[in-house]
Amino acid sequence: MADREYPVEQVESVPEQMGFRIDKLRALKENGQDPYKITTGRQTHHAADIVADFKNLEDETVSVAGRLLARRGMGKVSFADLLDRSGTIQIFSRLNNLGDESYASWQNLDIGDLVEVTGQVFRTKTGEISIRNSEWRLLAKSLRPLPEKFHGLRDTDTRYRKRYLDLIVNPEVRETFIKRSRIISFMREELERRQYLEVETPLLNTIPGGATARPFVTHHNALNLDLFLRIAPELFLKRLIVGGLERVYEIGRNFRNEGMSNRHNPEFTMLELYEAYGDYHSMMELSEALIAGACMDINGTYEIEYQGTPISLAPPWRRMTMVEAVHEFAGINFDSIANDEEAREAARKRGLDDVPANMTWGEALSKCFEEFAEHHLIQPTFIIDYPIEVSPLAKIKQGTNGRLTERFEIFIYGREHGNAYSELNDPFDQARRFEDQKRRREAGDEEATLPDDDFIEALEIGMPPTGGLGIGIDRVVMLLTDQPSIRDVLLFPTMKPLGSQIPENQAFSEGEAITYDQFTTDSQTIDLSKVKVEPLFEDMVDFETFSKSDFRVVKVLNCEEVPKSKKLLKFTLDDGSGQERIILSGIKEYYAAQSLMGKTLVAITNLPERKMMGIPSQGMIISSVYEYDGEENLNLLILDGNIPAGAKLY
RNA sequence: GAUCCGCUAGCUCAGCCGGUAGAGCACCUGACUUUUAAUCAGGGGGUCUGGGGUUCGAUUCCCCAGCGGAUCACCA
Repeated sequence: MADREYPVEQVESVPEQMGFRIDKLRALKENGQDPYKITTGRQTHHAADIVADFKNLEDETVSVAGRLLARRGMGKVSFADLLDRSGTIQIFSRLNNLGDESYASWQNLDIGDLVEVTGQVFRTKTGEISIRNSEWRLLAKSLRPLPEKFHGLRDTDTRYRKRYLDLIVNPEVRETFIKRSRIISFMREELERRQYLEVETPLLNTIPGGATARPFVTHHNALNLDLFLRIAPELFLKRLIVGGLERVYEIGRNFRNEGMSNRHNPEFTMLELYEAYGDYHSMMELSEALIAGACMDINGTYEIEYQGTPISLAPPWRRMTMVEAVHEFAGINFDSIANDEEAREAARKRGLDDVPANMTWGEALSKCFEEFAEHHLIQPTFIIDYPIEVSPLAKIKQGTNGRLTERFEIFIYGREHGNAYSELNDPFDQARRFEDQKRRREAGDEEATLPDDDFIEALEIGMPPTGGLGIGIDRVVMLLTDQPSIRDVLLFPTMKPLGSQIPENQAFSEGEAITYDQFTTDSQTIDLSKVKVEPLFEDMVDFETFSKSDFRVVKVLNCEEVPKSKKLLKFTLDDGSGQERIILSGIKEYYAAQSLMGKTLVAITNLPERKMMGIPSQGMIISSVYEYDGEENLNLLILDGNIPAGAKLY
């Protein structure tokens, strides 16, 4: 990597504060004290442990390592707060203890620097447990100022995009993610206790199934095959039940190509589990054990507050049929409604706007529930017995004339947190329901699932009666950590790229999502009969002339479009010399700038400098060119990434 | 996708009726040997998100765009 003057390109925007820090770093390096050469840090204790165990640690010598967060100078003594993974501890430094030189360099540190400090544990005059600095080392320099210490980092956009800053300056954020990890661990432990087997099923699906949602599409080059990111692991996990594993679960990411909100991220984490010989009743008990148990584990109580609303997660939770819920909150008794027409009439009378003429009893019930009941369900409630129309994978509940299924959803704070069924294991019925989905898809419903014949075949082998449960982990974490948005419980929520980072090849407009992968695959399957190459040159070049051409392997450090130019891409290259090399190349119609980042290419480096669009170009990048079906085709020579920059070509 | 709101120094925010910008923290210089958002004195730092328009003059008014947030719709 080139020895750049400044570590980042936007240095112009913060010349002052970064400049001071870079100067300090340079002085250290010149003094033979390059902090980046240090390979370890000594941590005998962590900040929080020292505070917690002060009785035993008083006057003991400890070593801590972490980031300086605040400094309070008093002249010949100073105080600093050091942050490690456990929290902060105060460092007390005194000229008398450190000596002139060491104290002066300590005073020269900046907020954000990473240091190791060794000293005795003691309590200051004002009572704060501290470490008396007797020896210290700078472990890494921080070149950029941290966000403000008192208000922290508030701007949500920056918090999500630069989570490392958020984690440094907003301690409660670290707390939330530690709790998130703990919640997931707890659920694993609980399922382990119940002899569940953790399994992993494919994220790349040929048929996206198990839920109704629009999938993401991607492409496999070697197989020349479109694949979908999974929308749910359900159909795979049930195959494992058929296979006799009896109790399986998977905690993993699902991908749904739908809207985003404070409760929806395109990729989200689900716990999905299946228990042979169980049903939705056993799933209710398990739901309580998992969610209330996790709450007790991290909060030490079942009584929590979510966004100011008290919620009691103490089991057992209320169980209520959907019919009962609609009766209670909407005043309509669907039990006494005999047919679809009456159901539509009742819904209309109650004030439901969108009542299509073909709406069924079940659809009307479900709609009334969503409209009038759902938001009342603040305390944890199992809503059970869903209409068959909205439950394509659940068993029919006996004694309901085939209108209801054995299904429940968990509602807390008016939001759905989980979904469970007595799983449908009748292959004939399942095949019929797939057919139904197919019809809906042909009618334009993009969310309708594709028929999965192999899954039907698995059911034909025989699946035991099974209870299945899905829990939205992100929502549970939101609830248990009192976070208002799903983005607050995802370390790196999906964000739109900022303007300058949007790759050109993202032609993902409606309907025609051509991925870059497809683009390159297409160019691999060329019809050789349509290829025409230029005749070989007849004129010879003598070896001496040829050997003066300096062909070098270069790495693409950056590649961007030249503004206002139709053809030019601007490459910033590492040619192994330590100096960056700028080369402009007219290949924009063949390659997207973003797709070439990091690639290993060939360039001729000893051509006279030439200005293009006012930018001097220092050489040429080598491509192969041929005619294909009357059109010129071009491929960059892209080499194995293991060839180092600067390697000479003979 | 729709509606509303926001974007000003590294960070958190002021900036009125249009007259080329302020505070606190952070940073730099100095003082200070037990501070707690240390204190005190002095100093530097801005493409007011971008592009148009109105105007003698736009951070301010208007339009368009970008990004973010909230609400709605869909979903978990």
